Amino acid sequence: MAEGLRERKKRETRERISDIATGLFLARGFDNVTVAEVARAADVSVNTVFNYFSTKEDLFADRYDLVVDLPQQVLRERGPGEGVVRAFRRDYLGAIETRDWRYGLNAGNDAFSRVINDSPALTARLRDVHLQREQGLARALAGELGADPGDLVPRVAAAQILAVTRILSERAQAMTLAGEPWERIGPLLTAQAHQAFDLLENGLGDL
Amino acid sequence: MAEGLRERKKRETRERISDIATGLFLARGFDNVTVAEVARAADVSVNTVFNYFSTKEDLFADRYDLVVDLPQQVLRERGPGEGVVRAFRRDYLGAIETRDWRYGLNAGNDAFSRVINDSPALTARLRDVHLQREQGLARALAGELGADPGDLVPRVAAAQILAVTRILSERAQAMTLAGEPWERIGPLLTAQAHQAFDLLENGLGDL
DNA sequence: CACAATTTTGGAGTGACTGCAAGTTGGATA
DNA sequence: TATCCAACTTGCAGTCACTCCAAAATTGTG
Repeated sequence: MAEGLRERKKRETRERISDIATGLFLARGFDNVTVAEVARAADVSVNTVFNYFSTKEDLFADRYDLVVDLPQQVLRERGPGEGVVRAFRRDYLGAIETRDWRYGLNAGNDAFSRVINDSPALTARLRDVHLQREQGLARALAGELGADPGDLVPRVAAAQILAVTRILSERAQAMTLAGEPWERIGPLLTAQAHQAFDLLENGLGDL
Repeated sequence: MAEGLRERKKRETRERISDIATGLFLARGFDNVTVAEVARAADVSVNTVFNYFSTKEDLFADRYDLVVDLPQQVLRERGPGEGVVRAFRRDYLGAIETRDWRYGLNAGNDAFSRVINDSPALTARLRDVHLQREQGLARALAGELGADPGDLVPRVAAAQILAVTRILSERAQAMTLAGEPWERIGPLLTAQAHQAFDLLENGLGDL
């Protein structure tokens, strides 16, 4: 049997809680919704909520593992002979075209980002996710390059690559919040992405 | 008059609370000390503690503004004609020699780092400080380079420079926690610092 | 059907933090 | 010096995230 009744119910309950919580947060803001309210809306006890999610933030972060793994995917799926930085440049440019949500944040203006932005707890969480991303990418890079354990090249490279994507997304979000329409943001972001990745490839030597 | 009785008392109270709190945290760990205990030990009410410090973490972070400003100092005080990355390399190598505490953390093994390390709240705080550092350095760099507002070169450069120092300090701490004596860490860290700063200067182009 | 394992629940804490109203104290003014 | 205002401190009551525990309720098994 693939999944007994017990397991199915657990999964359903978990999803119901997470969905309802996310809905409430989107509607009214993370800090304006109590766990008790989520529990009531999901028709379970507060204790049950904490049985499934160990913190309130986890209620909103249910798919962050995907985000954490993203850079490793880019690395893994790059073309044969394609350089690492090249791959990230290509992927990021593609993400701009498709307004992909996975890079740090989506277009910036939507409800999701707003919820995160005005909750200190959630932004802290986001920084945490970013660190995990760095460390994950560093491990993957180390494997890819056959580096010694203890070699800090992969670690530094991971940090610098993700610093670029992080800052680009930060910019995109700032522009969106400033009211710029996406038609203006897109091209500008593309130009800045090229600039940033150039910097990444060539180094800061001549500063 | 430079400072009335009122102001002096305020300053004294603030310092007393902070000192006593830090002492308690060092002795027993951040999470094992309640604000109520700090208040009692400092002979004030809990409310007074929160009058001076808006969160419990602030009780332990009383001089983080220094840490935030550090990179800007390095930038400001670099020699005439000295490149930006050069200056940071020099400063960091010097910091290794003197086991300077300002770079992220001190040698790693002391009570301070341990307190931070086993408190999630404090490590989150530290990440926050690092972000502020980045943003501060980015501003300073933008001024120094006469960059347009909106130019992302200073922002990226700041992130990459501080990524290097952050990772080096992270390494130092990891080695210390692994029981390595400083005599072994120092030289290794110096070598790794050169490697990392070389990477920073020359870019990741050939990855 | 009964028994065991797992989940759910209620209830009673703890601890950070807030808001308010009532003291208390320092300093300026009459 | 007496007085009064503003700032500071305190106690109290409350909110909310989160924990621990023991008593139901539910589900899978023999």
